[in-house]
Amino acid sequence: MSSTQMLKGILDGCLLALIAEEELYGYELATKLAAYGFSDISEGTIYPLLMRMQKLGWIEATHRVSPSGPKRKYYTVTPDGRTELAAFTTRWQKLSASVQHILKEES
Amino acid sequence: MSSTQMLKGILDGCLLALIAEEELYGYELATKLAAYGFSDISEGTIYPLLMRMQKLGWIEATHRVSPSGPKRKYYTVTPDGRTELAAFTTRWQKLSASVQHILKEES
DNA sequence: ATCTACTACCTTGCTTTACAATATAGCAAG
DNA sequence: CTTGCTATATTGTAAAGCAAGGTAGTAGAT
Repeated sequence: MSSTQMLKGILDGCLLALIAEEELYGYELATKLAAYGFSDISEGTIYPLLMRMQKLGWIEATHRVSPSGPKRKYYTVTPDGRTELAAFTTRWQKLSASVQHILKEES
Repeated sequence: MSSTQMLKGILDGCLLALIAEEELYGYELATKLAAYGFSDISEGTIYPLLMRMQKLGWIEATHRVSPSGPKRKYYTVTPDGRTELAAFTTRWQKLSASVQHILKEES
C-alpha cells in the first residue's frame, strides 16, 4: 500500500484551495505542493486534474507569456469552484475527524 | 465528486485500527463504522478489503458459530498488521497536516 | 409449510483517479 | 548546437470503493 491512494479525492480540493489564494499555473503548482508537505506530485497528475476541473467549470484559464519559457496557463477559481471548495472542506473535516477518532482508540 | 474517492487508502487503515482494538467480523464492521462517523460503507467494500488484507498477512480469520445466523468470520491483527497500522498512522498524520495547512490559508 | 426478515458472507462489473512514461516545444547560456 | 530549464499535454495502467446481485443460515408469524 503506497501513499498515493490516500490522495484520491483530496488533491483536487487542495489544488482548488491553492488557486483560490492566488492565480497559479500548472508547473508552479507541481513545485508548490512540495512546500506544503506533499511529496512529488507529478505533472501527469496535475495537468489532467486541472483540465478536469476546468471542464467542470470550477476553474478558468488565461494564457500569459513567461519570462523564461513557453506561455503559462494561469488558473483562477470560478464561483462554482468556490462552492465546490467549501463542500470539499466540509467533507474533509468530517472524514478527518472520523479517522482521528478511530486512530485515537489505541493508546 | 462524491465522498467515496476520499476513502481510498484510508479505509484499510481504519479497519486495521478497529480490529486491533477487538476481534471483529465483517458484518459487524459494516455497522460499526457508522458509529465512527462513516456513512454507509457497504459490504461490497468491506469483504473484498478484508480478504485483501488477509492475503497480505495483516489479519487472520477464525470461524465461530453465531447465536443468530450463519457462522461468523472473526478477524485479528497479525504482527505484520500492527507494523502496517503504525505505518498507516504515520502516513495519515502527515497527509492530514498537509491538507489542514493548505485549507487554513483561506481565512 | 411458507413467508418475511434479519444475519452473514462473497462475487462481478463499473468508475474514478493518481501516476509513470512519453511527447512536444520555447527560451537561454555556454 | 547542445544542454538544461521551463511549460503543457497525452496515453496506458493499476488500485480501490461500491452498487448490484447472489447464496445461506436462523427464527418468528401466519
